[in-house]
Amino acid sequence: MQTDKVNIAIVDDHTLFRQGLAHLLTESNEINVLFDADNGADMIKKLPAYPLPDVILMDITMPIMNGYETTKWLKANHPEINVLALSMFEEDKPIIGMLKSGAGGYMLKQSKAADLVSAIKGISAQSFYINELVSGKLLRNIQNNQPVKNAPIGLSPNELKFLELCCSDFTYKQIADMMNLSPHTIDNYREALFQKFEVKSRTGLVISALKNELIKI
Amino acid sequence: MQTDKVNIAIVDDHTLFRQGLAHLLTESNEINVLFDADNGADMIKKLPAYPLPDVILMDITMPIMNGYETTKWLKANHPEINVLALSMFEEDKPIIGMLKSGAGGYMLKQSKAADLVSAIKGISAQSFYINELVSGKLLRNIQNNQPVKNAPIGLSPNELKFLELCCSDFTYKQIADMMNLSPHTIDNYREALFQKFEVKSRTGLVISALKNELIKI
DNA sequence: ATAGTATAGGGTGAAAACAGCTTTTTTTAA
DNA sequence: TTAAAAAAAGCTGTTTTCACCCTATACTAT
Repeated sequence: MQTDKVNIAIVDDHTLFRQGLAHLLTESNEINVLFDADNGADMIKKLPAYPLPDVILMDITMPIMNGYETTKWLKANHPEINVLALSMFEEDKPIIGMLKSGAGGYMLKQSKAADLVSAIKGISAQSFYINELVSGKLLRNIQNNQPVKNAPIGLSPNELKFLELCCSDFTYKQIADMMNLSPHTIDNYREALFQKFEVKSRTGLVISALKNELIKI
Repeated sequence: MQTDKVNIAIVDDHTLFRQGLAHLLTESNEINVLFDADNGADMIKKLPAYPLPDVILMDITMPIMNGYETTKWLKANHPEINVLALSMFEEDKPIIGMLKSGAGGYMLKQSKAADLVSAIKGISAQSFYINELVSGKLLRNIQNNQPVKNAPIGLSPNELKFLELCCSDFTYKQIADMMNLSPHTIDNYREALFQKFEVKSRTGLVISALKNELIKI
């Protein structure tokens, strides 16, 4: 039955790839390719002429209007359409970029047809499809806000560590526990840093440290 | 062979659960439980007395030093140890929170033993283990984090001004004078902002405001 | 009219941060 | 090997911050 099939569109500037893929997917009998487009602008033009697709396969590098822009436009104007990024690149940046733009999944062009079909069906049902390629990068992205240890200016390693831990919700008592030191020793560090930075409060200390680029957040 | 086993530690404040789990995992013949601890501070105390674990199973809610703090401490002091969060909660907040703190995976306490074993082995080999529970939340987090940064928490003009003045050495009393308001009113702003930013101290507030690019220094 | 909401102000007690100074331990170098 | 220096820990206060209770306007929207 027609309505059981997943309706999709393909946006990619490589005509041969696009049309070959359309045939391949149509043969699976589970996918119905409504239309294809050369780039984002072309897609926007063609969209009103067809039923709304369930899923759009989206290339990244395209002339005129690329995959990031097109995905953002879709999320703004047709948030119910699921975007599956389809690209040659395995690097972090395009993957994270497309997901941030609103894509619900990311597949490599070198994938097997069967895998692509199951990704399309998955994203159509759950509005996202996470594979091994994507999951690790997602996790690393979310964790990427750790301070970098570069220690100039007259700060001892412990003072610097203390300074980093200061940029948080932790109390001095907690910081003392974390550094395996007595709160009194922590107090010595605090006094020393207050003098060195000429401040009178922990907040002032944090601001100064950030201005001096001693720590990053 | 002993060296083929994955060495782990268990940090959880429920003694019976902890010890039951230790037995269960030991029986699998693939896991070696080095030690267990009642909370983060206890773990930090016990850590030097044993070989470094490959994986630490980490509860979230614990007295004295909770799972978030403990995981952050581990990432700061022993980044080579993989943390697998083990919790009863299925909500977004603890999951994202533990992953942000540095956990490489998240399992529910109601999981099957075999699944936990494979998660431990997986995280030990790849330093992360993403299951269905986590993947969707990760993606939603990365996509929802953009609007959070661009159109953030609704702040009144006064709250924003207060926030700016907070990023300094001034006391709240001084800030109250500067804004020609009673210290009690300033206190209301502080409480409101602490809630909105989910922090417990002025320092945490400043850091959050900077991360959200609400203020510049 | 009135319930809701945002804003301003008030008070108290506890916890944390801050200040200044002393003592012990560890490290380093004369 | 011993004296000086640095790091760590201790002690005793004061001030600031934090948490939680409350009242009173004033401006909305139903």
